[in-house]
Amino acid sequence: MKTGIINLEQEVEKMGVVFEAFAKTPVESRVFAFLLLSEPPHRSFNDIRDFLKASKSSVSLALNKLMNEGIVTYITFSGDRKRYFQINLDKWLLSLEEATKDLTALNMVVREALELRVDSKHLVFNEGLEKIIAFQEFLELRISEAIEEWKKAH
Amino acid sequence: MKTGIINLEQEVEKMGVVFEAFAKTPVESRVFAFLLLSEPPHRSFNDIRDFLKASKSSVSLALNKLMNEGIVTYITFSGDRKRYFQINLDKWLLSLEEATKDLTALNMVVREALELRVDSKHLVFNEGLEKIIAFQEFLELRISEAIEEWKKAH
DNA sequence: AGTTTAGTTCGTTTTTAGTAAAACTAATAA
DNA sequence: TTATTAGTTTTACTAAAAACGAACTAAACT
Repeated sequence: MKTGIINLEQEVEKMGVVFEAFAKTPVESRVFAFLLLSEPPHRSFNDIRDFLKASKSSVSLALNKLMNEGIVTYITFSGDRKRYFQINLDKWLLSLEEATKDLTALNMVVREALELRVDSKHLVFNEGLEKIIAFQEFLELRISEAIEEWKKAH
Repeated sequence: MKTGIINLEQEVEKMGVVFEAFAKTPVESRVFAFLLLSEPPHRSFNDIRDFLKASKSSVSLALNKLMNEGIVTYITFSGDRKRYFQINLDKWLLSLEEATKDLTALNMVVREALELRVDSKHLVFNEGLEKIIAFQEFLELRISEAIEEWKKAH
């Protein structure tokens, strides 16, 4: 049901859960969700704190982690010493690109396993590993091609 | 440095860390790494227990979780009542395919955020969100095309 | 029937991650 | 120069996850 009149708390809560799946803590997730939804999209430390009803330290830690990842920055306005935190959409997009590309860690492990198994008599197993490597390599290639294509078009 | 003579404990430990990033517990990760490297690639409950020096319950829980995910199964040999656990490479490949496809959850969130922001004055921000959605959609499409292509060829 | 083997289940302990509280710092304002 | 604001840092607490130990079960051997 769509109303136009929404409950921001509830919405932030709901979106937060999705971000938690991306290795973010509940507070980090809600900070990010809040910044995604709030009007204006930049908010002071205290806006965030008040909205989330979280401690200063939690908010500080969350913001710093998000800023470290690059997906949040802040802007300032002259004559106002507060920082206004906001999602850095360009960086977020970049980090999504990177994340998509990165099947590498897993693939390196499988490749290494195969190397260490050179003398194995269990050929079927080794062939299975080869197939997994091949799949991942194929996909990595196609994905980076797709990303290149997209970058050119934008 | 490559020696041919490797330290299996160390190697399992190292690979384990990579699997931990995929939402697996340390014991699960090491069980999986061990099965990936061991010769033969099927091992009894006690082989695993001895190698990992973990408790029966930990090993039991880890194996059951891995079996639930489908990426581990067991085989039996007649006249031997032990089960021999091994990585199910076909299922693992399938689950990798599925995992790769799934950018959906995140994209739905961003799409929803944009919907809720229809009346925002911050057009630049909203355009940024649109761009992120477009990118993810584009990528999702290319990835599932690639997976189809690969499936046909295998 | 009794014992051993191969695991499972259940209750407890240990570890770690997340959050909070409170003291601290640096900058501005009064 | 003192007070206030805007955050940071350090330490402590809490809850949840992970691992353990021991008692238990089911099957198979004796």
